[in-house]
Amino acid sequence: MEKLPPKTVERLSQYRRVLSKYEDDENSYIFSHDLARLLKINPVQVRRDLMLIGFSGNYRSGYRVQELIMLINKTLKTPKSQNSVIIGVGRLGKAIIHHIYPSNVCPVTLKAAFDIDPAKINKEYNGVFCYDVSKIPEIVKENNVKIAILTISDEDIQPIVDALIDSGVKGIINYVAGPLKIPKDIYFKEYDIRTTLEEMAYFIE
Amino acid sequence: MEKLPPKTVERLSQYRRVLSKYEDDENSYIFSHDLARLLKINPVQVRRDLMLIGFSGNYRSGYRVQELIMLINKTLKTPKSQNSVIIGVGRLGKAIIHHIYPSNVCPVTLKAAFDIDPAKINKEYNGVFCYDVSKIPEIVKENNVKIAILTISDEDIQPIVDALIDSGVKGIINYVAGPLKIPKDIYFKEYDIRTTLEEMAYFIE
DNA sequence: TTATTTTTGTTAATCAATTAACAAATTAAT
DNA sequence: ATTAATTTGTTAATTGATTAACAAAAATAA
Ligand SMILES: NC(=O)c1ccc[n+]([C@@H]2O[C@H](COP(=O)([O-])OP(=O)(O)OC[C@H]3O[C@@H](n4cnc5c(N)ncnc54)[C@H](O)[C@@H]3O)[C@@H](O)[C@H]2O)c1
Ligand SMILES: NC(=O)c1ccc[n+]([C@@H]2O[C@H](COP(=O)([O-])OP(=O)(O)OC[C@H]3O[C@@H](n4cnc5c(N)ncnc54)[C@H](O)[C@@H]3O)[C@@H](O)[C@H]2O)c1
Repeated sequence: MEKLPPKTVERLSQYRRVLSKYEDDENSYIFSHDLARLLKINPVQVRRDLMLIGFSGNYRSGYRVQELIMLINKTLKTPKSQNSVIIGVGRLGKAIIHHIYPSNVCPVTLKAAFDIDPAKINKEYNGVFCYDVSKIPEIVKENNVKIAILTISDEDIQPIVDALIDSGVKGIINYVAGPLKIPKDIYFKEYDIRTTLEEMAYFIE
Repeated sequence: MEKLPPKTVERLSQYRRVLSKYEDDENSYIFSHDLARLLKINPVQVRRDLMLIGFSGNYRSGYRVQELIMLINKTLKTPKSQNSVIIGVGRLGKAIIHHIYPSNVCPVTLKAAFDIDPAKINKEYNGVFCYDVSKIPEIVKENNVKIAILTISDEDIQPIVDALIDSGVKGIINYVAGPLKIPKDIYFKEYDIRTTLEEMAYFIE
């Protein structure tokens, strides 16, 4: 089956997230322009995305919310999704663990955390157990983990990344600055709020 | 002066950041393909971006690092850049304060933090003073703050956003989930790691 | 000198993403 | 009925971003 455009996949995840709060009544409907407003995008974008996943609305009353969520679930292969781990249980790591966990709409399961600090190891954070970094190969293989999140303070992340990839990880979300060699077949995303700040400073005049 | 494409501005910020570590020797040069590798992009992209800001390299030895940094500084109006504030000094807020502060390459200054919790108020976090949220109008106006970062646990962010905008904020980076009305002239960016996780889960097979 | 290599600078081509335009369907109002 | 109003579904057009292609420059080697 043909893969959807990345931006469409991103928005599907967002549609589902905002709609899950709308799903009070099992018969509720939403118009493309209302869904668009929730994401601050154009209604045509919404209709086009839903067209791409083959979802049909009602000419007069819009899209059936429950059905749409179910089709997004199916399209994004939820709930049988991927397992993930996080490396670095500091301020940012803990924030992310707490942010992901309570969400009944994030289908990616956080299976384990890793740290190098004995004070953090063998403790549970919001239901996620923290292991010593040396346990990465064992735990990652055992749980068929495919996604890793990097939130360590040490800038020398290469050894950790190598261990993760050797153990089968295919996707990495990195918040740590510093040079890094990544094979081309790894899905890699990096975010730095400083880039966003500087971009904003440039455009707000 | 014509504004640069947003993606180019993002990359300029990233070029500067990675180059500032390269700037040992005041006469060091870098090739477009080396700079490209650092950002995991195409060398043509680099040359095109530098062309857009009118930077010229040397046909045989590449681009002069120090000069390039200086031109990016000028292009992004550094150091006379914008002031920012952060609302919510929890796990994520503290992580961001620490992440921005030590950086001598992030020209956006964090002027103040705000929280609702008396235990956080009137303390300093990495040199950033935390005020009660009620002080937003006063502090924001006083410091000519144009950018705000939202990292509170409360999902009812509308009153805070309204206060910020009323006080002159033009750009907002939001990490808090929940519906929000924002005027069209505000530069607004929202990130949620759950979207990235779900997108990754879809594409890694 | 003359070819060879390497790298920049720039235009053209391609690819991706968004938005415009409008027909088709449906309902409500006249 | 007929008309008007609203909303979906889809194609076409536009805009934006990336990559390909290649000439020009400079250094090196033959
Ligand atoms: N990209 C962004 O927007 C952004 C925002 C905030 C923070 N950050 C970055 O995220 C990272 C974490 O920030 P923080 O505030 O949570 O730091 P922190 O010091 O609170 O936590 C870091 C954690 O990583 C652990 N650690 C360090 N080296 C390790 C290693 N080699 N192996 C395993 N664990 C290791 C430490 O023991 C600690 O628990 C930093 O690199 C910071 O710069 C990025
Ligand atoms: N987008 C992402 O990728 C991402 C990642 C992690 C966390 N988050 C979100 O960031 C937010 C903060 O997470 P955290 O782990 O730092 O939470 P936290 O509970 O550690 O900290 C929240 C802070 O906000 C303060 N606060 C709450 N309501 C406030 C209000 N009305 N005005 C001022 N201050 C207020 C609290 O006193 C506390 O200090 C949460 O909404 C969380 O879901 C988003």
